[in-house]
Amino acid sequence: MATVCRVLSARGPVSPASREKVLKAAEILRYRPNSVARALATGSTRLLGPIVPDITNPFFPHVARGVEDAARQANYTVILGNSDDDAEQELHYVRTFAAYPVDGLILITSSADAAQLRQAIGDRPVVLIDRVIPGFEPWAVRTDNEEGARLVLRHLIDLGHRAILYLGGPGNISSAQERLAGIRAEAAAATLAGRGPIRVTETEGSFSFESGFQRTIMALDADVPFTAVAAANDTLALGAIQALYTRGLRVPEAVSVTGYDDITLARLVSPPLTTVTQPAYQAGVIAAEQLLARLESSDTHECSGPVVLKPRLVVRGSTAPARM
Amino acid sequence: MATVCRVLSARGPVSPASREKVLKAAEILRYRPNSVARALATGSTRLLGPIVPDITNPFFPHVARGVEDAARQANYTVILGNSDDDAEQELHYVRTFAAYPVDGLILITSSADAAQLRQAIGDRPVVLIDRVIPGFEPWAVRTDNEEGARLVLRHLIDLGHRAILYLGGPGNISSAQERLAGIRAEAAAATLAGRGPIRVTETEGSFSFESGFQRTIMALDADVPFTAVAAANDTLALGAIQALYTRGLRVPEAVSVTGYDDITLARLVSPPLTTVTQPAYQAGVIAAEQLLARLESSDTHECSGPVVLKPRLVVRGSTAPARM
DNA sequence: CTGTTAGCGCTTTCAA
DNA sequence: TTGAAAGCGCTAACAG
Repeated sequence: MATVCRVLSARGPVSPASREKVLKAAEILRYRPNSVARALATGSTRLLGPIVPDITNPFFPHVARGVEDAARQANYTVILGNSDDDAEQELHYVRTFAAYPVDGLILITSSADAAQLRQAIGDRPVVLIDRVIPGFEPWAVRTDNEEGARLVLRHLIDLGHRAILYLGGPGNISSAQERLAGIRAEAAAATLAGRGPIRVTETEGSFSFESGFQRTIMALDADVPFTAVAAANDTLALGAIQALYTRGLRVPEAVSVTGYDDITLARLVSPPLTTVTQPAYQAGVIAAEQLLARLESSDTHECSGPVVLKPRLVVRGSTAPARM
Repeated sequence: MATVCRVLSARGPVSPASREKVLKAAEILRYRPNSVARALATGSTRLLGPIVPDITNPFFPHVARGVEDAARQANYTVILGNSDDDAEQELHYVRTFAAYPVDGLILITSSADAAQLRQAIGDRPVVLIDRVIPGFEPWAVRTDNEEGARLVLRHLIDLGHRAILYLGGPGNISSAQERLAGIRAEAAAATLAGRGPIRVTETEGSFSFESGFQRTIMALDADVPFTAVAAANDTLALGAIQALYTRGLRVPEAVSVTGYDDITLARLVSPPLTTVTQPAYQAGVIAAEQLLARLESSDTHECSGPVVLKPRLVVRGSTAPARM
């Protein structure tokens, strides 16, 4: 019995002879060790539990793939949870996963209640991706949203745009806040550099196509002046393009449009979207690797703070010089 | 100990007094039963293991969501596997999940080797979605691909198109074969009904944007006559539209284009794509429900054969009457 | 190098 | 209605 265990987990000393015998018998019996029993005995399930806001949103599957690939490398399996961007449901998943228990959690959180989350998680290690919560631990992988937003606005300003409609994300999500901060910072910087005045009309709302469409229509109806639309994500930008088309405004000839995220779709629409690439897959990989490192090394393994990934501007056909 | 178990699993007789006491203690101690230990004792993990070809492909996440939602309803948790459309990797996941063991498997399979798959699965119940394997059990949820293709071609014929370029999928995938069969059947039927002759130029290739683009360009260069392009999926259709644009042909004024799948993107591009809706989410729900029904009922529960879902034509802006 | 033994944390008879 | 006790299938410490 113990020898079988030693052979199959490749641990401890076994004579070649008995190894052979065990392997042969296992082959004949089609024996597969029961992972549940193993987990109970070892105290480790070798399960990682990433929880994402919405798997049908084109951005998150890439993160999930990153997590999955890194996990499989280390012989871990992944249980994926969908929070629907709902704090309640996220909590449900966190509790389910923590009860299993999974060895570690990876969260793209929709919650703002650090205490409640902390309690549900218990003492299991966790790494946050992208969205951070004040008062929560430093284990996190982020992209520099402020820098990404600045890149976009700088690009538009370089093209001569001075009046810009900004389609922001939900005010309570940290990444949306950071992008807005980036827009403001870059506008201020350009003004200081004598390239101003830059006039940015800010709007706020959900990250959806419909929201982008409606806000653009409303801005047009209100005669808000703009020669470019900067959106806080690609889906919003696509909504804006659709709205502009229905009003007979061509992109990029009449109005330039930029997105954020570089979803697959961004390069396929016409005109292809100028946007910011987020290393989504890589973020998943890094988060999983951080988690695994923490699991493998028994020492407390201090964290040096969040890893910050650099965004990159991708210029495509949806932006053009402003008509003077 | 036993009483605690009875209270927390709401099973067996417990006096209100001890129930209270247990609940209160559990609250104070923040006690959460360990699912692994429970699984070992009961022999059921309450885990369902769907395996999909690629989570980053816009179609499959909807199926996964369906599975997940149905599973959660019944208090099951879902472990998602990604096969990368690779039979080897699919087998790896099947084995991992079977060893856990998950209570049941849901497969959108990329394998063609029924025997090998059967062996890896063992005696765990399984339901196939969409793609079927000859010689494999009848538990399956499918969409009627032949009917869907016929709907598309009938629509084009109704609009007066008689020369059509067909962009087919890979010849070895069952769904692609069925769609091609539908196209042929409908063309034959229309000819018989005196609406012919219908001239369909068939091409075959991968399901990608690039493939759609290239095959359309090649057809144009070869002076293949057509007033409409019918594609075996939406991504191909988008490639075709792109190709037509680069040659100065407007859609739908000069050439009509149809897709298949109704991915989110289909309604967002301009012109919005005429395509066939696949009830992806629903397929996931049904598959999970079939599986759960089989798990809950202990009797062998005979299967009446695959469930076949009906596709639906969605007419949008990418098709218009043929110029005579 | 190998076998014996005592759990892992829960469920489930069975007797009280 | 409750508690005692025997596993579920594996691992890990220990003695041989």
